[in-house]
Amino acid sequence: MGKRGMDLLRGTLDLLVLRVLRSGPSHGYAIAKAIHATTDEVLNVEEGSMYPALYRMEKRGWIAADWGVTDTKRRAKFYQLTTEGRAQLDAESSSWNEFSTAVGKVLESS
Amino acid sequence: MGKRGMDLLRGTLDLLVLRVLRSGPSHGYAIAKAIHATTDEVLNVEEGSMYPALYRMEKRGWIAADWGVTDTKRRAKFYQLTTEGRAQLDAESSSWNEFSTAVGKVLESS
DNA sequence: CTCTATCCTTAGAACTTCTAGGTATACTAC
DNA sequence: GTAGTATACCTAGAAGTTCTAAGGATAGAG
Repeated sequence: MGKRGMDLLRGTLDLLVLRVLRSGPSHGYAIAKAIHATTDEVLNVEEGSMYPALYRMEKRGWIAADWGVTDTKRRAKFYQLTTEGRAQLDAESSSWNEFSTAVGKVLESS
Repeated sequence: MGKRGMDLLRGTLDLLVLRVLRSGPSHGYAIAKAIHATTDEVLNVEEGSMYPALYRMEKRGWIAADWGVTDTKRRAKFYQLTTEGRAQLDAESSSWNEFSTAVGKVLESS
């Protein structure tokens, strides 16, 4: 559990990351931990998924990076939402709501 | 709308198809129409996605096919759930519920 | 000083969905 | 009768995301 069914993550990872960053700047490793903790260990984003995702989103202008130091004195790349990222987050939130509602309708159809 | 954000479909198409088939045998074209109608036009499964998906699931033993004739007197391949398909449907339903709940927790986190 | 946890990077595989073309037939409207 | 539309299936290839699996480096605990 927590491992399987993760194909569902496809198309939702960006939304999750953007949403975590809405609460303030953070770095890849911490974002993954946050998602894991917030979902009670249900979602587990691998590093090999997280970092490429961050690069994609930075390239697209949704997030911006700055090297910094963590609480534990380690070097880390902190990302923060851009204005475009905020808009993207809103758009993806709406899409998710619409989508999950739609799936729900099929699952509950007679 | 209905066109964009469809990346979300990834990993959910099988579940939707299996669920439609739980209501009785049907063929690709009709399954796509059913999903479209049930979701109030939100989800639109392309034929290029539907047919390969049906082959995959048949190959995996989740559904079984029989050629038949539709109400409108057209030749069509009717699929029905197998015992394994029913189990798969149950498993994917659970995964979906767990997953969508998890995403919801992230979206509603402070 | 060894071990674990933190933190980043990247190449390649795997997989699903979409695009975009094609075939064929029934029915409706003109 | 014939043009157009909706039905129904098929498939090759492109596109895109996530995972696997490797590697490197440092802080702190024991």
